[in-house]
Amino acid sequence: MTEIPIPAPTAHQLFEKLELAIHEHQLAPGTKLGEDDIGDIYGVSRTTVRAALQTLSHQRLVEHKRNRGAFVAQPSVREAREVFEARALIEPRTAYSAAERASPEDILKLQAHIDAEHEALADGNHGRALYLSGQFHIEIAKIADQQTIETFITQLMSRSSLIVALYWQRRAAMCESHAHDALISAFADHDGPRAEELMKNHLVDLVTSLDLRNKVSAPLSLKDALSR
Amino acid sequence: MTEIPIPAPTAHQLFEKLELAIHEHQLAPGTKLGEDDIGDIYGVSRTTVRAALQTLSHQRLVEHKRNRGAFVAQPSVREAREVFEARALIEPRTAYSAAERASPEDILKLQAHIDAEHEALADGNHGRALYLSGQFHIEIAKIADQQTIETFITQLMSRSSLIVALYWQRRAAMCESHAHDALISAFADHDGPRAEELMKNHLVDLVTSLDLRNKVSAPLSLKDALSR
DNA sequence: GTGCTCAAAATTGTATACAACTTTGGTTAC
DNA sequence: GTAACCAAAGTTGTATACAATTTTGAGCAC
Repeated sequence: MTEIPIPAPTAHQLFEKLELAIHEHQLAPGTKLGEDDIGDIYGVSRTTVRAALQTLSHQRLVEHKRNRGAFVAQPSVREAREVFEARALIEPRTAYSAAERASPEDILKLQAHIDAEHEALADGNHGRALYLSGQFHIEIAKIADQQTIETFITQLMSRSSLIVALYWQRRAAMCESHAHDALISAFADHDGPRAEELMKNHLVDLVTSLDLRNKVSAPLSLKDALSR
Repeated sequence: MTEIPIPAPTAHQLFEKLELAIHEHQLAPGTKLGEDDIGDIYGVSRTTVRAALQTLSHQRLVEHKRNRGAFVAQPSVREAREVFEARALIEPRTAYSAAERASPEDILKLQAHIDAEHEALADGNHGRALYLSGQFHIEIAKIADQQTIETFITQLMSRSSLIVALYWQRRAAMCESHAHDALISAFADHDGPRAEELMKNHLVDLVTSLDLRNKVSAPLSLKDALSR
């Protein structure tokens, strides 16, 4: 059997791999991300790993503990509340703008997102379904054509993904909701006020489905988590 | 004359130096930030410079042009509009919360900020006055006790600083306004609605004092800008 | 068994070296 | 005079090396 050399990922590609692994809950909050360990797994030097980890750290997906190393971030209960308060402040208005601007192509794109989400669910890939449902919110910001707001929402979705991993007790609940379908309908009607209200309620539903008392995370070792 | 060796800055210290230099308009938008140049000036290696530039890049204070190098960011007119739209979405509500929560110590802190701002103005240090007036907005987010929102506002202030450098035709105008004094008064009265309204108007005033038609920047060379 | 000491291991931060890729400017052919 | 081409310089991205700091753990005293 001939070994086909896998090209080493660039720093940015490594960042994207790790980001996705965190978003899809392959890497649980609290998992240690040793620079040497990651370098060995992906065949890159610590320089490359450090660049990727720094980017993840800026996005607050990983936390650096002084002289202990990098870990997948574990948002506190307080941070969890703040993230959803911020989303409640920003996203309804964004949905309003998106509803006013949405083109037929935009609607189709959103629908495709939902379809992919359902497909992942059918495959039992809950992590991916969760990731896609987050992307749905980012797509809305794109439709609103507000790049600055979009970067904020992207950051909030990243944090939300970690929060869900830590505090979500009943994972099935979210995906069963048809809040996203209702939003699409409002977009199709260009009904800004309705989209705003739907988004507001959707976020309230999300918060109330969290249990901010208990953490339910179970950090795995790095290589166990990445070898699937 | 004995040379006293200046300790080389750490990557994070270098980042802070450059961040401040940009915020205070020592480094104009468009200034090229060569890795070797900065390394020579501060006596550090490219590794350290790259780490600092990556952080600045993530904050969108610098832009990396492919194989051309790093430059102090030049927000486009579109970005300028978006930044102030985002501020209009976030800051009034934050001011409302801050007014409800402000303690007497908070008020004193804000007052001290304004005093320092006036002092800088009296010294003719417009760059520093502008920086301090930005910090005032961040202090409000701190009082509102919303760390997530605070990071967003911090990012928006960074961008605003660049926008002011590029599009502000009459620099004196802002600093003469007493909008910040009025806000403090509303905070002292714990008058949330008034604070929200004042902030809203303050932001409108800021936008209208911009001239989004012309860029008024004049990038200097790096070492000229930093040797003052 | 508990607590202290010290050495070994681990980890970070930074410097240096090097290869690949662009851009640039000058030279040459036409 | 113009266009193509090639070489040189500049720049980036990554690997490796090394010093400094901190954690860890084993051994020992009590």
